[in-house]
Formats: sequence, structure tokens, C-alpha cells
Amino acid sequence: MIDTTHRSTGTRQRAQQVALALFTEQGYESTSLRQIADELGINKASLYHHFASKEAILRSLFEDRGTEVADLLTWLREQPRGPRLLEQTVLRWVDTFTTEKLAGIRFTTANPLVVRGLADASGDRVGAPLQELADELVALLPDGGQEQVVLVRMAILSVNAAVQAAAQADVSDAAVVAAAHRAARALVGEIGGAR
Amino acid sequence: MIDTTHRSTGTRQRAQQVALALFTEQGYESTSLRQIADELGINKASLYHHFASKEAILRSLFEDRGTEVADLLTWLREQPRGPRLLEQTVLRWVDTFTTEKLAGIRFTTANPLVVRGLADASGDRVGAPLQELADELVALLPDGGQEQVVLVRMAILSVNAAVQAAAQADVSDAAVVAAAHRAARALVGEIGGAR
DNA sequence: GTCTATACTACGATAGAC
DNA sequence: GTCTATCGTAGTATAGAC
Repeated sequence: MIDTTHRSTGTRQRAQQVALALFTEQGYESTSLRQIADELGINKASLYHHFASKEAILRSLFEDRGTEVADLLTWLREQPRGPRLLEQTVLRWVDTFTTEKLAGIRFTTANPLVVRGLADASGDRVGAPLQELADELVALLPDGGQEQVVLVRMAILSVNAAVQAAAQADVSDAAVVAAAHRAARALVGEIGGAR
Repeated sequence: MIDTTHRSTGTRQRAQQVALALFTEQGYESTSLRQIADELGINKASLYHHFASKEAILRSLFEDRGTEVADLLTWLREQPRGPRLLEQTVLRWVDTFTTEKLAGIRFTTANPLVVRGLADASGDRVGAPLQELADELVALLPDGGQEQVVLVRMAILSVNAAVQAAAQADVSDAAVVAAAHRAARALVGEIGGAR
């Protein structure tokens, strides 16, 4: 449980919020600790009381993630195979993303290389679980043509694509989420459909 | 015409190739001039004979782009309005991308913020033409709901999404292009289809 | 928990010889 | 056109007082 009684106690979390926002707007490499500290109203050196390094700030942003992917994987493996299982799983995944959870996606689409190269405290790539889900879904395909593989992965990444597509447009988060859902359905349909 | 008689004459172009590759793999900010120079087998300072700055290298990569977007815009504006015009235009755009032209897309998806903030020698954002195309296509929509706007933009960015989806998978460029085409068709269909 | 002060490094960039 | 040498800056990070 988080103690918010004393203002100073929340510095770590405020730093995470500020860092996430700046990393998303400007990029991880283009954001300096000085900038984060300034926005927090503290000294640059003080950040090191809360985080061991800049990368530690970054990694901390991935620490408290939910177990959605793992849960979905477990669910998927328990399901009987069937022609609708691919679509069901993809939509379950896409519908995980409510408007509040778009911040993480925005960070990822803004810093793809950073995320790709990032490992958590256990040394596991942070993108590994989603990769695993993708592989499992590809295995459901009747024929494993390369086009199909790409389409499956595109379907999974519909939310990312929607966020990116909306980046330059003035649309609500709700519209982004709704568009992502429809896109995922259309893409899954294309996989199953004629070619 | 490019003189390739003397080895040294090609240094500028070799530098562009090396820079494009490194920027794509590691990101623009994470790539130093020293690294580019090393890969070229020349001194860091020598790069400044060919380019005025690191950003000049970056901008040079966008200099010799074709006029595909502008041409497509011209074509679009000459067409009679019709229910198939949106689909036709999107597919014309997506089919612009052959396997050789994926390198630019890979760079863009790896460095979205860099591209977004980049202006050419005339001060125009390099992404402006595509933005214009998107706006024009959105104007074709019978109802301009925000979801539809996102879906149109997703359709245009199908190649980008396909490249990103394939980034971690072992698929051929041909499969990426083919998947992008099918995705674009599916997304356009979703726009026109029932909701 | 925050500060000042500082170390160390790497970067982009320039000057000038060859 | 490439080199050596160097400049100035900004970055991450650390030491130690308060």
C-alpha cells in the first residue's frame, strides 16, 4: 500500500509519472535526468536517492505491470482448439486496453527500440510474454504462410497501430480503443477469409 | 549521375547507407558520428566534409524521396467522388511499397519521434504530405466519426504496421508487403462495412 | 530526502596541417 | 578528402554536507 500522507513520500511515483510523460513525448534518449528533476522541482542528484540509474527509472515503469498476457496465455492453453479460438484470443487481448492503459502503449510506440532492448530485473525481455502469445496464436493457423504470420501479429498489435495512427490526429482515447477493436476483428477476418 | 569511378567519391552515399542502417538498428540518438565513421573506415572529423552536422545526415536521407505522395494527391483530386475512391487510393498508396522501399519504413517505425520532429531544407515537416493525404481521405468519409478517422489512418499506415509486426519475426520482405496489402483492404472494408 | 559540488565520459563540432 | 588535435557542452553518476 502506498503512503501518500507525506508529500515527499510520493516523489518516486511522481518521478515515474513525469518520466513516462517525457519519455513518451521526447523519447528516452532525448530526455535528461535534469529535465525530469526540474519538472519535479528537485535537484538532479536527488533522483539517485530513488533510482540507481536512468535505466532503473525506465525499468521501474515496467515493474508493476499486470499479468494480463500470462493470464491470457494460460486461458488459451486450456481452451479446446477450434476455428474461432484465434479471433477470441486476439479480441480478448485487444479489449484488455482501456483508455487508462494507453499510456504504456504510447510509450512503446514512441520508443520501440528501447522497449525491444529492455530486460527486467530477472533478465527477461519485457516484450517476451507478448512474443510468446503471438507464437502460440501463429501455431493455431491451419496453414502457416508468412503473410498469415504477419497478419496475426498485426492483429495483436492493433492497439499499437491505432495509437500510432491517431498520434497526429485529434481524436479521443475512446475512439482509439474502439478503432483498435474493429481493426483487430477485420484483420482476423482477413486471416480466416479468402486470399 | 553518380560518379563511382573513384572510390572516395562515393563516401557521402556510403555514409548515408551506413547511417540509415545504424539509425534503424540502434536509433538516431543512440548512434554516434564516431560509430558511423568507424564503419566507413574514416575519421569522425572527415564526416564533416560531407555533411554539416549529424542532423544534416538525417535530413539527407529524406532528400531524394520520390514524389509518390504528391502524385497520388494530385490523382485523387482529379478523380470523381465515388464509393470506391477511398479504397482505390489507399491501395494505390500501399502498393507503392515494394520490398526495396521498406528500408525507409523501417527507419520511420524505429524512430517515430525523430521523423515527426524533422523538417526538410524548406522547413516543411517531412511527414506533412502523408498527413495531407490522410486528411483528404478522411474528407471522403460519409460520416466523420473519430473511429473512422483512426481506421482510415491505420489503413494508410498498413505498411508501417506490417513492418513493425514483422520486426521480431522471421519473415521475408515480400510477405510483409503482401500482408500490408491485405491488411489495408481489410481495414478499408471495415470502414465501409457495418458497425 | 534534498542539496552543492564535482568527477568522468562521450558527444557534436571546429581549426588547421597534409 | 582525410587526418590529428582540441574545444565546449551536456550527459550520467558519485561524494559528502545538511
